[in-house]
Amino acid sequence: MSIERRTTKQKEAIKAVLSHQDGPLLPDEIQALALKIVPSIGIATVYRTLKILQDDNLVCSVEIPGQAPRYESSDRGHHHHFHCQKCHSVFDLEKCVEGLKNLVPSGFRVIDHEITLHGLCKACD
Amino acid sequence: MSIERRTTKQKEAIKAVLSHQDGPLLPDEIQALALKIVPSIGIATVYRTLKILQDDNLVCSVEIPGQAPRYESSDRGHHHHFHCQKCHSVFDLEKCVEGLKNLVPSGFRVIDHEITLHGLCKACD
DNA sequence: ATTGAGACTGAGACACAATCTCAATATAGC
DNA sequence: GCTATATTGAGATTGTGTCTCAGTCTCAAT
Ligand SMILES: [Mn+2]
Ligand SMILES: [Mn+2]
Ligand SMILES: [Zn+2]
Ligand SMILES: [Zn+2]
Repeated sequence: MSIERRTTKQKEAIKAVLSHQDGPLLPDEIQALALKIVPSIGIATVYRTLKILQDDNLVCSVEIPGQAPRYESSDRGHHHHFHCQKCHSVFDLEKCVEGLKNLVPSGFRVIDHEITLHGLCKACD
Repeated sequence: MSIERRTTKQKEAIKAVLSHQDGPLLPDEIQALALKIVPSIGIATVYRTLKILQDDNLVCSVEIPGQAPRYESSDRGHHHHFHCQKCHSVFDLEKCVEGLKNLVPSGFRVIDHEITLHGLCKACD
């Protein structure tokens, strides 16, 4: 069984920050925005809370190779990301693709997947 | 124009290690295997050389979220990976999927992509 | 074969993200 | 309010990767 969870101003602030955002954020960006809601929040608390929210499936991490992980609210549902190689913006993608299970040999069970597209965004192309 | 490149025992050892392997390796695994070929090779040289080989398109990095980047020879060609959530092995996948370009809005140019599947491998399921 | 410019090396210092420690604090059930 | 304990924040610590720099190695020119 999991440990007892308590409601804290810090955790609520982080959830509020992420729910108002439309792109994934870095931990220090989350800390900076949360500080506008709560008087103080340490970076260790940000990392701890993000891990808890991930365990509770309230937050997802978005990892672009070569860059630090970013975090976004999981109420956006399943989606993927486009990374601009020039301006390094990260965009949400709407759809998903079919046939991913066909990539795998028999005997392997696919539970999750992630897709990241790289290229040039509308502004940079 | 790019910088002049020289042939060194260390770089050749790393290339040899990666070409004989059938899965992506961590930097310290690469160092350990390279030490069987050359009398000494520092970890800084491993990182430096991997970066050079990536720039020269001889090596690709494989990044599983939450884990340190691994490296593999790019002579395996374009492919993707399956990550077992139990034993954390990483398997090469043969095929790719169609229709990735349809995921992006018009005006965006897709240059590259990566796909990682997560689940249970044949041995763990 | 010798030379020399400069690419390369390895050890250790350094930088950074992320985790751990622990005393102080806040929460929730009573 | 009181208590048990989950949570916090500052600082120490870890882990991964980069930087520095004096010494070495490579290779084209001689
Ligand atoms: Mn997103
Ligand atoms: Mn591979
Ligand atoms: Zn862009
Ligand atoms: Zn497995």
